[in-house]
Parts: sequence; C-alpha cells; structure tokens
Amino acid sequence: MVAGPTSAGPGKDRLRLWIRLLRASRTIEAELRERLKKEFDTTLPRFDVMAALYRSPEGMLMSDLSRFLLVSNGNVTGIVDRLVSEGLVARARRNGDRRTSMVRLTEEGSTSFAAIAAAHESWVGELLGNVSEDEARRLTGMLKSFRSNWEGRE
Amino acid sequence: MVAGPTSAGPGKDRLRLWIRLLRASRTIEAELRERLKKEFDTTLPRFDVMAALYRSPEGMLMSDLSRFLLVSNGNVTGIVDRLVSEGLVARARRNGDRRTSMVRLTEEGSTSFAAIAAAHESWVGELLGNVSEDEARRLTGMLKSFRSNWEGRE
DNA sequence: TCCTAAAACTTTAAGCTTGAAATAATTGCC
DNA sequence: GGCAATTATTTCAAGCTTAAAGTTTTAGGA
Repeated sequence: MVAGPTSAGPGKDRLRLWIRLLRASRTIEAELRERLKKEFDTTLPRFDVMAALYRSPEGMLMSDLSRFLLVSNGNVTGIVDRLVSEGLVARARRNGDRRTSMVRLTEEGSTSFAAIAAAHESWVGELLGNVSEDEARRLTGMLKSFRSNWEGRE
Repeated sequence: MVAGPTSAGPGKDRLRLWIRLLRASRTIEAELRERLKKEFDTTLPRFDVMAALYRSPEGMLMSDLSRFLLVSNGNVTGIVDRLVSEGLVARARRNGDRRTSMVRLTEEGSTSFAAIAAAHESWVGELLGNVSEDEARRLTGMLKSFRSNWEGRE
C-alpha cells in the first residue's frame, strides 16, 4: 500500500493521493507509537481505547468501542483485557442485559490518560507543525467530505 | 488514535486533522484489505511487498524493502518468507556481499501482481470517487509538503 | 410455552508488527 | 594479518489484528 503508480493515466491522481495519505499516516503513526512506548510505556491501541473511554465517562459497550475505533470485536477484547489487568479500565456487568458489559476508565486510568493525552496533542502539533491552523482546517474539511460518500455503506 | 479532541484551543485544529487523516486511511485500508482477501486471497502486506518489487525488476535488498515500506526489518523477513514459499518471490544470494540477498518477483509473482494491481487501482478510484482529479492533485501536494519537514530526521 | 433468530461478546488460528537480541559477513584501523 | 565496529539479516517474545466459529443471553413469534 505504499508503492506508487508506475505510469500516468486516468485515475492515477487518486491513486497517488491514496499513497500519500497512507505514507503520511504511517509515518506519523510510527513516530507517535515510538514516543508512547518510550515516554509512557504504552501502545497506540491502548491509547485509542482509553481515549474513547475518556470521552464517555458513563462507559461504553464493547461493540461501541469496536465500531468507534474501526477495529474488530475480538481485537477490543484483548486490549481491554490487558488494560483491566493493569487496573486502568473496569468492566461492569449491567443488570438489564447480561450479555453486555459496560467498560470505563478507572480513576487511575483517567489520571494516567490525561497526562498521556496532553503529550500526545503536543506531539501531533509538532509533527504537523508546518501545516498552518488555517490549512489544517481546510484539509480536515476535504477529508471529511471525501469520506462520507461511501463509508459505512455495507 | 481515532478519538478526537474534547475541547477547543490552540493546536486543536492540527489534532483534528490528524484524527481525520487517520480515520480516512484506516477506513480505506480496511476496505482494500477486505477486497484483497475476498478477490485474490492475499493481504495488504503481501501486496505492499510485491508492489515494491514490481517497480524494481532488478530486485531489492531486504533493508531497502523495509526502508521503503516503512516497516521493521524482521517484519519483511516473515512476509517475504511466505511469498517465497508460495513461489511468488525469490531470494538470490549475491556474489559480492554474502550478508545480503536480492529479492525479486518470480515470473508467476509478476503476472499475479499485475492483475491485482489493476483491480487495486480501480478500487482506489472508486473509493476516492468524489475527490475530483484536480482536488486530488491539490491534496497530494499539501500532504507532500507537510511531511517533508520532519520526516526521517533522526 | 417453546423455539428460532438475533445480538453481545469471547475464543481461536493465522498472520502482521515491533524492538531487541542473536548471527554472520564485511570494513577499517592498527 | 588481526580485531573491533559496523552492516545485513534473521530470530524471538509480546502484542495487535482479522475473520470465523463458539457461548451466552435476549427477543419475537407460533
């Protein structure tokens, strides 16, 4: 997914865009992953889950998490398992429906995440440093619109 | 990496951009991966390696591959191993330096890849369908410039 | 009620991914 | 030549990821 088109032709510009998009996100992702590891001894998937839960103090269902994070169900199970075993996240059985479990950050998880999130935001600011705030808004708008057309159609 | 900023403030626009970028590439990547699996019974990493090799008929070193694909050395070893065992890729020991091995597509690998690449390109054209060719070029330019500032500095 | 289908989640197998340690070969300096 | 440092690659352990199959629970009819 990282090699470019070898010739010109119709549709090549979209392919080139896709390659660029992918290389950009992989590069940034790699840098963030490395810093999360070095500075906080954690991983991107853990960060993702905690970020989602931080936004929902009331908790989230496992299926909400997997839908929101765009990953499979089974995937979330493993990551949450590890976070639970480290005391950062708690599962709570609900009275209403015994199939589901409400997942939320513990006190410790919440405190821990707040520190990581602050660093994370400043890293992103640094890594995207030569995109002006104005340009960032325009790019964001373009990305928003081109996604909405087909995403989640199936 | 997929949850957004929870408040406004300086730097938030860059964070929002990063979230968008990541969600866009993850969504497209997931769709492409699913189609590669269904239509050609292959995976994205295999496709990546074959795409890189297709552009270099003379072959590539393992370290070239890992640098180009933005993944670790050990990673490439495993993927190439599997491709070799399927007869799509061949390793050739070089005379000059016995530490290195030149990796290249076999005849079969090359034929196989050409078909997959054609489908892949049309999928990308479809998935990015409502980005005009012109807009695609502009976005590509923006992505190119914002990356070059810090990438590969360490 | 009973029973089929659906929903929420976990488990499993296979493969991907990283960083670190290990192996093997080459280079450069004395 | 000998030997330390470097380079190219593989191996390893741990964790991530998916799709598919399995478990438990709920819901909706006949």
